[in-house]
Amino acid sequence: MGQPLPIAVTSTQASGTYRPQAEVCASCSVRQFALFGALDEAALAQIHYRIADIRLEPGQTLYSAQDSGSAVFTVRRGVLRMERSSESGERRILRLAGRTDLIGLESILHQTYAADAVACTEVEVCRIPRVLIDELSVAHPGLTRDLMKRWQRALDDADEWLTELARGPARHRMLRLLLKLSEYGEDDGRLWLPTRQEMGAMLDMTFETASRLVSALRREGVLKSVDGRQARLDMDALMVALREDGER
Amino acid sequence: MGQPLPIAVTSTQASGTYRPQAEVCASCSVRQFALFGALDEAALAQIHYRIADIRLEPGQTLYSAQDSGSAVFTVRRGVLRMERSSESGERRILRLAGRTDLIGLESILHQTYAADAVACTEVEVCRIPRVLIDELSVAHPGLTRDLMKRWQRALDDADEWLTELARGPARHRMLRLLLKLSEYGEDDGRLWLPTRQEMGAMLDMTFETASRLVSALRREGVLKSVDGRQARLDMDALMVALREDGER
DNA sequence: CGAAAACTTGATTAGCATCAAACCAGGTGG
DNA sequence: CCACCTGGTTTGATGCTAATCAAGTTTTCG
Repeated sequence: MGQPLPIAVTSTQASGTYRPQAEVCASCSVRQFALFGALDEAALAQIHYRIADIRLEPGQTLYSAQDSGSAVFTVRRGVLRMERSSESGERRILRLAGRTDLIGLESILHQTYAADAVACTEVEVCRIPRVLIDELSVAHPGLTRDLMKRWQRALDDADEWLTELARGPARHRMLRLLLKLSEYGEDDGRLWLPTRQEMGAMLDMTFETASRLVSALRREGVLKSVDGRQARLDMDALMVALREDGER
Repeated sequence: MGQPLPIAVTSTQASGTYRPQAEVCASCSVRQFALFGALDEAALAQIHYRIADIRLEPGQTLYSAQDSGSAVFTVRRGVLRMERSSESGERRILRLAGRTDLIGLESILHQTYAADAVACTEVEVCRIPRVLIDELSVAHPGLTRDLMKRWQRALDDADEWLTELARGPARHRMLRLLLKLSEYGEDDGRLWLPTRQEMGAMLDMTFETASRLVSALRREGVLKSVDGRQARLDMDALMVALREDGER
């Protein structure tokens, strides 16, 4: 498993639809949340041709840790996992990135990427070159503050992941994960479920334990109509379950 | 345990020595690593009177999560723990801050602090008001980039903590913690050891388990001359031990 | 000196990893 | 079309690891 398609990124330009990028940007569904939300139409018109949209299939790698990247990415659709290998070689998923998230910030500082970014679902992202950020930040001083807020948001996510998903009994971690996944769900209540392997890498447990827990929660009615990768979540039941195990 | 002294921060101005702040700044031992390393003497002369130095005893709180702080802090001496309560009320230590670290960055964005900052040892920090940062960043454009690097460093720390200290068997986590603590050790090889409670909150284990592991490592010679809160670390033995348990 | 806090150690139990087997879906090629 | 394979999933049996409960010891501090 992992990266069956080594040059996923460049291959994607081919798989995208060929609408003019101007139109894509103007109608972008995440623009008001995205980095350039603050820019006006005129400014946007100047830059859209330098922004590429990229499409990834599940399992494809957007970038790898240690790559000397020269772009940040706005996620327009789907979920990516940010993962990293420990010094002893075990993979660990650090956090997830979804719609409106901006990833690869470290490239702005001319640093190599700190983690792998791998698509968990079908994904669409916008590639924003570093040099474009550099140029824009001269004319639009508010941009640097926006960027700082992005960094802080990433840090908050990391802290939350550590406090909620990396401690306590396995069942409790799984319940917290489901709560987190509900943030990335479709509007119609359908929920993306990671593979059991991915769950294990997120929660530091074996995939067997993850599988057992998912099965148990399905029996309890917290998860409904599970078809492997997708499910429906009973929020009330979830909250009850979370309250019931009052911690170790 | 926790915060026996609720107004630790304000009480500290009294306990500081009363050297003129100009002198304190000019001779500051961490200046070349700190936020204002880039500023010249002249610029420094303009601002030092607005920087307070604060001294904390072990257990004192510098700031608490949700406080609407208006300052960042440079750590000049000692170690602080950044900690946070999970939604179910359990405390978890997210990371440590030591010499040259800059903490409380979120206050620059007019956000409340994201975690408690509590002194683990005797601590000396410089309090840098937010408004000072605002003013300086106009005259010194390089400052904002410095700040971004600080954010990225914090994020890297968080990711490393998650990959190295929050997964695998208890013994392995303890070994990794000792390795991390060696970064905060004195130059003479003496090492600060957290309380067993703190170790537990860092590594997500009970203090009994932490105690057993410390005892075992002392018997194995990885830790020497342990007197509760301080010890000496045999680096070679540590590296051997780390290599030996090749992960679960 | 006495009380409280931190630490250590032991006995028992619960929770999760490990090993192993079977099951299912989707794709491939005969 | 079906036999086959492969990768993900489920479930069971067993053993180890770390939590829990319980003393007992050392250190700290008033």
